[in-house]
Amino acid sequence: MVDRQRRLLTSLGSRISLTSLIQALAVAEYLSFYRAADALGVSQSSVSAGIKALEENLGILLFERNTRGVRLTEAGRFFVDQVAKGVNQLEHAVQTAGMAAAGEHGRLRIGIHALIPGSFLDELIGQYREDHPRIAVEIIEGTARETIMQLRAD
Amino acid sequence: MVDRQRRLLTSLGSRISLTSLIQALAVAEYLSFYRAADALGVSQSSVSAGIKALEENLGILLFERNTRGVRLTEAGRFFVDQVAKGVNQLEHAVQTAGMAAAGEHGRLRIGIHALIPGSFLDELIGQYREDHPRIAVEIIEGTARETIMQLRAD
DNA sequence: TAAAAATACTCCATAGGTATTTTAT
DNA sequence: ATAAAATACCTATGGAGTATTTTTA
Repeated sequence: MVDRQRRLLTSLGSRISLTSLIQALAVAEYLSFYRAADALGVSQSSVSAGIKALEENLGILLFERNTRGVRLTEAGRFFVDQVAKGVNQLEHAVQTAGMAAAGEHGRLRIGIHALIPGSFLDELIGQYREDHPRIAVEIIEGTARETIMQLRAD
Repeated sequence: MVDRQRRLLTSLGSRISLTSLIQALAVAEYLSFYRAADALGVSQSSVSAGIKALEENLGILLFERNTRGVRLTEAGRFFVDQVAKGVNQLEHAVQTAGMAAAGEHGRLRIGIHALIPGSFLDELIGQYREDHPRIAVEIIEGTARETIMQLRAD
C-alpha cells in the first residue's frame, strides 16, 4: 500500500489560519493592532499573536511596527491585497449560500445593503426558501468590502 | 463609552472555519467522505464532523449522502464553485507572498509547475530575496487547482 | 448485507484572555 | 515619558482521533 497521506493544500488550512488572515486585513485597514483588535472584538495580544504566527508561517514581514502605529511593508501590501480578494470571495460565497435552490424554477431578487446572518431578514429568507424550494432566492448586496468595514461609520 | 464590540466579518472567521471549506472542496472533488479524508490525510469522522458543522452554519445541505457515495446538491455545487475561487485566491496569495519585495527595482520571473513550501526551490528563492532585496521575484506557477488536485496522479 | 456516513466519547493544540514588559519616539 | 506592540502565562473551545453504530441501495 502506497502512502496516500499527502497534503491537499500545501500551505493553507494547517499552517495558516483564516483568523490570522482576517486579522491581517483588519490591521492593514486600521494601521493599528489596538484598533484592529477592537474592531474585531478581540484583544490586542490576540491580534499580535495572530500576525506574528502569520508572518512566521509566510516567512516574511507584513507590517513595520513603531510606537506611532503600523505601516505595511511592500510585500505586506501585495499580500493583503490578494488576501482581501480571496476573503471577499469566500464571504460572498457564504452570504449567498443556498441561493441556488435545487431544481430552481423561479427567481426572487432581493437588493439589500448587507445581509446579517441570524437577523430577521436572514430568517425570513430561510423560511421563504423552505416554503418555496423551487424558487431560487438571489441576493444582491453591497460589496463584501463595504460590509466588512461599515462599522467605521458606526 | 459606546459598545464597539462588533464582528468585522459577520460569518467568516468565527462560525465558519477554513478547514471545513477545504474539506467541502475535497468531498466535492472525490464525491466520498472516505476518499476526501484520505486525500486530506485526516480521518473520515473529522470530515464528517466538519461538513456537518459547515452545513449547520450555512443553514443548507451541501451534499446528499447515500451508501454509493455523495452527490452535490444544487446549492452545494454553487457554493463549492464560489469557495474554490476564494480558496484558490488565498492559496495563490500565500504561495506568492513576499514576491513583491520592498522598493522593487528589478524583476525576476520564474516559471514553474508548483512551488512547494520548504522545498529546495522555495529555499533558493528565499535566499535570493535576502541577497537581492531590491529585486522582486515573481513566480508563475500552474493554477492552484492543478496543484491542489495533483495528488490524484500520485 | 455491505459499504459508507454518523455518533459517541476522548484528547490536545491553539485561539483568546489578563497582566505585564519591552520598545521606540 | 508614553503610547503601542510583544511577551508570559493561563484557560477553554473545537478540531482530530479511535471505536462503534446507524443507514440505505
